[in-house]
Amino acid sequence: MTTRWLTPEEQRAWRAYIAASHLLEDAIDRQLQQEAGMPHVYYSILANLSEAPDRRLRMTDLAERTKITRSRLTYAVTRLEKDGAVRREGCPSDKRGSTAVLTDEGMTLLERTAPGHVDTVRAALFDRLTPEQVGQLEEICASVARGLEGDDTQAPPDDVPWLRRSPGPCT
Amino acid sequence: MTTRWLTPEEQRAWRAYIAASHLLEDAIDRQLQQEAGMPHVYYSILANLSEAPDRRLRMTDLAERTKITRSRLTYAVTRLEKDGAVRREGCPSDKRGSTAVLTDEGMTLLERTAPGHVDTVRAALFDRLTPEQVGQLEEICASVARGLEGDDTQAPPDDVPWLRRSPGPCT
DNA sequence: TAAGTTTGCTTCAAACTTGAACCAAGCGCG
DNA sequence: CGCGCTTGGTTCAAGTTTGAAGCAAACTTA
Repeated sequence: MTTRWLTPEEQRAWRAYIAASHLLEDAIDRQLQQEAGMPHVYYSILANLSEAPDRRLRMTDLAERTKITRSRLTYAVTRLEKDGAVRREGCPSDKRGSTAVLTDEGMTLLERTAPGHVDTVRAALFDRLTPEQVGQLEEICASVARGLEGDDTQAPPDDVPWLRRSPGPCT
Repeated sequence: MTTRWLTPEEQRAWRAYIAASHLLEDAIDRQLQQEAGMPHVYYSILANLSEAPDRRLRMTDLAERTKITRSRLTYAVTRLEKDGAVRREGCPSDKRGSTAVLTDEGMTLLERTAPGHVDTVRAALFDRLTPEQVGQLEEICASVARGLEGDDTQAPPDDVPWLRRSPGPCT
């Protein structure tokens, strides 16, 4: 089968996407590096931990939520541990396992820096979109993510209690 | 002013976006690393050169188009030069300047690997979206990019002759 | 025309990411 | 049990990215 090239519309969308995602990640990384002294991924790790029950998560679980590789996570957690934002604990039930725990210090850091981060995300993204566009973006991204995640068919969990409370440093 | 947190809709959109963009970049990077032996950014550099008149672009210009920093580009071009895909040429009119030129070898590499790349982009993204969604995605991303680019007000150039011909390794 | 500034690009060290290799610890089963 | 296989995590070397600093050519202006 000969290649189905991108249509002009698709090309425009693709180029726009590449540009936007680079610019957005750069802006967010810069801002967080300034205010929190860490790149966006690291911040996300803390944010994910802060939402987990008991502020703790197994490494693999955390890697899946943040969509990063386990080895990347190992490195990141080691760094965050040095910073005092995270602590590692062994898993009693499975001695291979290791659990990352958000420390109080980490939580404080998160609370201190969340407002600035949200402001940045707002300024760069949401304040520029109509409510319909926000919905469209979610649809599109969810669809793509579903396609790229291992199992294309599993529905997302729609009742995660500790995710229900709305405001928080959850970005 | 107290922080305007993200609304639940915005949070969902943001999470979906983070997930999708990570997964997408990873998938594309993996595929291109396999087939072309280089990450996506490097491929984009080649693709951008291939579309430029005479297949050559000043470093700064190239950096702007690909949305990466100049130092990142310097590193990348050095590597691509070692691979033989790109050649550097001094700029006669401005002796500080340096121009990256896509070699025939680079062009061949691009032509050989473009189909696989497009397939990946299609499978991961466009084949999962309706035509309306493609349009929405473009709108959204263009809006975000406009906001993050230096000048918020300048219209995008809508007649770039060497961009008009549609199919090609332009991703 | 000689400072002083800006622009174009590179360099450097430190931080980060990648993927493959590795090491236990759990698991399945003859 | 005890042998293989899988799973959870880490490690290592090689590659990449970052941001600040550096360098030289071009511009500006007194």
